[in-house]
Amino acid sequence: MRLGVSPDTFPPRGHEAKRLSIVDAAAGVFCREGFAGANIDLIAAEAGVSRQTVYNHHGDKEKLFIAVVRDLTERCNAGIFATIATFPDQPGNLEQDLIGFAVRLNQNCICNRDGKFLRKLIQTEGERYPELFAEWREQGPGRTWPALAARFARLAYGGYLAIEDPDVAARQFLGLVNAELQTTFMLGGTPREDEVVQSATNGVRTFLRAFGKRPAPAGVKKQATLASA
Amino acid sequence: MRLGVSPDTFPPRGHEAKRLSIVDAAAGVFCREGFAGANIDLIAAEAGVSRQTVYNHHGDKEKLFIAVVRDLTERCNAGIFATIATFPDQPGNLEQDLIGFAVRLNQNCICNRDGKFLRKLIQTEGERYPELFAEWREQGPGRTWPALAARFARLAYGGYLAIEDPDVAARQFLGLVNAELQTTFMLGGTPREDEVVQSATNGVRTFLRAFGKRPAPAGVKKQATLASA
DNA sequence: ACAAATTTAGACAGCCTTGTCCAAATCGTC
DNA sequence: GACGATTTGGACAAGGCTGTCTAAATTTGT
Repeated sequence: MRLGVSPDTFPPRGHEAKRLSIVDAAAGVFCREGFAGANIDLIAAEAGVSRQTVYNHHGDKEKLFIAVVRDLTERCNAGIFATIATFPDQPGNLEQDLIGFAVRLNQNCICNRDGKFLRKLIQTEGERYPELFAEWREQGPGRTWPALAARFARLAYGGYLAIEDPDVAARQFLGLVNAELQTTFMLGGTPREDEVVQSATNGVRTFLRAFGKRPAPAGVKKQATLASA
Repeated sequence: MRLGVSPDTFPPRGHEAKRLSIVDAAAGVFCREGFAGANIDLIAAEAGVSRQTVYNHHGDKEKLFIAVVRDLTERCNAGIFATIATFPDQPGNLEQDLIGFAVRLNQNCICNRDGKFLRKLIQTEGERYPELFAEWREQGPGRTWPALAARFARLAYGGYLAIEDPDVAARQFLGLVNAELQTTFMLGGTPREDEVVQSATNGVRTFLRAFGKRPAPAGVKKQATLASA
């Protein structure tokens, strides 16, 4: 094991800074080692903090774990909603716009540090903390998926897509644009950017083969940009 | 011969039977508790065997873990290949046949005990044993995905599908038919049969909207059933 | 039924981990 | 510079786990 704490050696200044540093370090260690294998001494070392400080801030290991999951869920959700806000409601080039959106979603929410950690914690410890992860499920997929579905519904209403069930379309969209990244995700790896772009491109093309309409939507006049929210 | 293995309380008879029983019990415990949290005493108890016998058979915890992964990989692969052998090469009703195939694949290989366990072990411990899981990757996805792609290529060659890249199509097929099961898989759950059927049905419909051709393939005469393997 | 191989239960050492306690050092703020 | 709050590091008890060892019991093959 590397006890030579290279990256986080500078003692964080301030009370709140220490708290954050602890939660951050704990996220990494819990992910690498699992809850049972995680070592409070190691977390303290990686946080640049003494063990006692960890206990001062979080009480015990389980409370620390819960704080980590809450934190990650919150940050990931924020990222996902921010990215959904960039969904192409009035696309210029629908294919390019959807590909760009899919790539942003992957890079900013799924492949980044928080996304990777949260995913792994859910996979590894989800069964042990039913209520905690039920909460994640409600706050996470339970809110983001409908939000995404609403965007697809809007595209359909605007005549850009021919979909019957926006919820199904949203889930299939995600399934398609991630189709080529599954093995990498499984093993906890981070796909290279070109792999993300490749998978998104292939996924969006197939999505549009299934649900796309001709470029000029029939019977629906392009309205002036009134509502944008 | 009472093989009454209901909860796992009856001591298994015979040398090989014990070995299998140990690996089986270990799979369950490793999955529930993770490698670090897994307890040899508990594994022995669930296998209906004394702790010393576990050590006699497998040496130490890490060797036992490796044996578990090897075992699961082997059994899962066998199941996947057996299921791929039921792929509809000469479909009567393409949609129904593909849905049936997707459901079989899910029920026999992904949602069953072995599949669930192997998936979880890869997710949780994959990073800790790079060579072991590299082996899985070669033996698993590295062999099954091309096999599935070959079946899609055959359907395309037979005029049933319009796909350019069979490998991409195979991955997207899997992504689509599992699109609605992702959250359940994440949390380690087992989807109900009707959920599997639902997801497969929606997935196959979208797949065929993207890649399907008219029911009567043009320019390709239906040949007598010669090769079926 | 007998001999060899295997299994069992229990004890045991060695190690690691969590969580607590405390006195000294440090920090932040006035 | 001084004071209160926070942090530090080290010691510590209690408990858990792995892996080994033993002698007795059991199973297996013949």
